[in-house]
Amino acid sequence: MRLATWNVNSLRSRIGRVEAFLERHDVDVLALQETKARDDQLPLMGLQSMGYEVASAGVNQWNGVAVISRVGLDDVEVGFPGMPGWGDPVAGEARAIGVTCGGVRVWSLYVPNGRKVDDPHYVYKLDWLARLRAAAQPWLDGPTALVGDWNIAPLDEDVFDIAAFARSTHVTAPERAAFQAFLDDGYADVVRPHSPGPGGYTYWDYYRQRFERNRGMRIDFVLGSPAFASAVTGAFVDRDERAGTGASDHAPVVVDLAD
DNA sequence: ATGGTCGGTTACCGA
Repeated sequence: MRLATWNVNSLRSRIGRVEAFLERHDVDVLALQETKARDDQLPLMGLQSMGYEVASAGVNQWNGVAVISRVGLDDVEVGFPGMPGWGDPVAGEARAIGVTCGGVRVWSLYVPNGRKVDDPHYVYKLDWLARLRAAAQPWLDGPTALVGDWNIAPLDEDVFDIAAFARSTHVTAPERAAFQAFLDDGYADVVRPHSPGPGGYTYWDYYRQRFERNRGMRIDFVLGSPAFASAVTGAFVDRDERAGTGASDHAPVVVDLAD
């Protein structure tokens, strides 16, 4: 099974690229973040004609998530227990959706950005991660993948210029500790070993030709439970998808699993 | 410290 995750930065504006990506890489399951579409705005026709089912959680123009699958799409759950606003999606948050595809529990996650370290959104981000960690501990027993845009660069080498991020979110000690906690619990970053260093960047800002100069960041991750991680046979970042006009500012991350 | 470029409930905000 081939699983991918991608912060698509608007599904409607990039549906052609999504369909081409699925076909180009023969992807079975694709988790999306920043769909920027409500559930009733999804461009489904082409995906369905390609044999995919879609589950989405989108209540506003910002933080929608979705999963596209052609190997089954069951047990759809919007948000995780304890998530801020859980059970009240109209409150404006739709950052997590869990589905079961091909025997794997996949969570598409869009971790809050945090904005600035002195912004209430930064506290909210840390709280959100703590609540996700608590919810995710029982999931370690099965084949589980926590995938998406974590908005954290865990290592200095995950940022093109760590000095430029001295007072920025994404690299602070509390954020990195929150990410590390998932690893300590038993989740594994299944992509880094296959694409180390700057070759594993997943995000490049739109301005200043950051992509052309590979001034990017590694902030999109696939964290696997032991059962998931042991089945991984390979992984890569589809950098080509970030090139050219009309690209998302994030590249897709692809993981292959043994049957 | 600022600005640059995107997308969308667009003449601003969030990323």
